[in-house]
Amino acid sequence: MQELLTDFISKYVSLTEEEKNAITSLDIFRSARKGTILLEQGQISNEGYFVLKGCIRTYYVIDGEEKTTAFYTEMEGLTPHCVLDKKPSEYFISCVEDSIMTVSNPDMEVEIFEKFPKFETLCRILSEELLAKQQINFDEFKTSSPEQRYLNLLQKRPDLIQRVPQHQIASFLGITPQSLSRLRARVLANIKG
Amino acid sequence: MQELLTDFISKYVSLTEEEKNAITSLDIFRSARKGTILLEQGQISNEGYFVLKGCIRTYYVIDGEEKTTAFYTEMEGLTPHCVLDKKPSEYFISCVEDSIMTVSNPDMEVEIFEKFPKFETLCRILSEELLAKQQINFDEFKTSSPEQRYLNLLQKRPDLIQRVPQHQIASFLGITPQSLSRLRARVLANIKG
DNA sequence: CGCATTTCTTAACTTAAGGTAACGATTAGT
DNA sequence: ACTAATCGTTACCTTAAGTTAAGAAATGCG
Repeated sequence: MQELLTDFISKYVSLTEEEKNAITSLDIFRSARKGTILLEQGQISNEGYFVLKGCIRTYYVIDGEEKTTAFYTEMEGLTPHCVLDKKPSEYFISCVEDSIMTVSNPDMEVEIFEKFPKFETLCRILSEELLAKQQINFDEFKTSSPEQRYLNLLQKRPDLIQRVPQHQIASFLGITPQSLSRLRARVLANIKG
Repeated sequence: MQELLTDFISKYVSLTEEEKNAITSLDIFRSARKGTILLEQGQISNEGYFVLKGCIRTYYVIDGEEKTTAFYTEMEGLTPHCVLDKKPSEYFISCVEDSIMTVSNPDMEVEIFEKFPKFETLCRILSEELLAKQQINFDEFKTSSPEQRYLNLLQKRPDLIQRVPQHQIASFLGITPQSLSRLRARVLANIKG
């Protein structure tokens, strides 16, 4: 499992054996079963997650309804907003599947960054890249219809549609489950007809 | 103008006189008139921008129509995606108003980060915060209707609605200018009635 | 100042999404 | 294996957004 992580990191910065050991000695690996809630709305936490295997999601509960807004799968990570602003979380985080992830916190990071500045560079680069990608994602969302967004997701993340319940995909696409169901039927009919 | 920048930075990390001088000696300030195009679709650039005064926007041209997806005003910055992936830009960047900004590039950053690691920490923190904020923004977008999004914008960025043409606000809200116009009339009628 | 362009509004029509509800299908738990 | 809960589909009606088009208002420029 550690290897997955060090391999991923090696794509961005080269690691000495010492640095690899520093990582694996941190004891940051955690596994959690499908359905496990990692963070609750209203809760303050300082844990950041990086998914090695499996899938986690963030969701809000609005008028008693779950609204899933993001999925994180292999080699994707998130630092919940509440970790940064130290206020109660607006959203939940839970496991869509049995998952293995790393868990970090700001204190740990400071400590590591002091010993190995390289890791801070890594984190900066990852955040900057993610920010730019995220912006493009958002742009695409704004400039397309629900149907286009669904077709787009089919292309870019076909795995998600397989591994995640459809009503969670629906709110991820910004629509209701019923609309997604209809939309899918429409798309299918158009292909056939 | 330099003071605006150093004051902003000082909110995140404390700066020595030497560091302040390092910044101001970089000669990174640029001003541009309303309508100036800073980056064109298809162009490769390595400039990042940080707005000190004024407003810039990113937009796509889709089927001959401009789709504005983001605005950056005082103390907001962006690194275009093309800077990071070195591929032609998907979007344009232009000035909504006469603007003053700093212009940076990756080489400069590396140089500065080596001399003053503090600045790398600053950039990391800013990116991480921005990423989390951006995600919440996106979440709100997905979980609300166009009307809610408009009302939300009125609350959070009342200045934007004043300083930016309405058809640009419309695509920023993910709708057509006609829809925004109708929606506004509806909202107004509801307040009165 | 007046003409051209851009921007905003309005309206009529079309299309699709939201809301509600009912009913299978699938899944999970005992 | 059976029951309960969750999940997906379908249908009906309502509401609002997209489309197209026209014209009014504001802005920019010579």
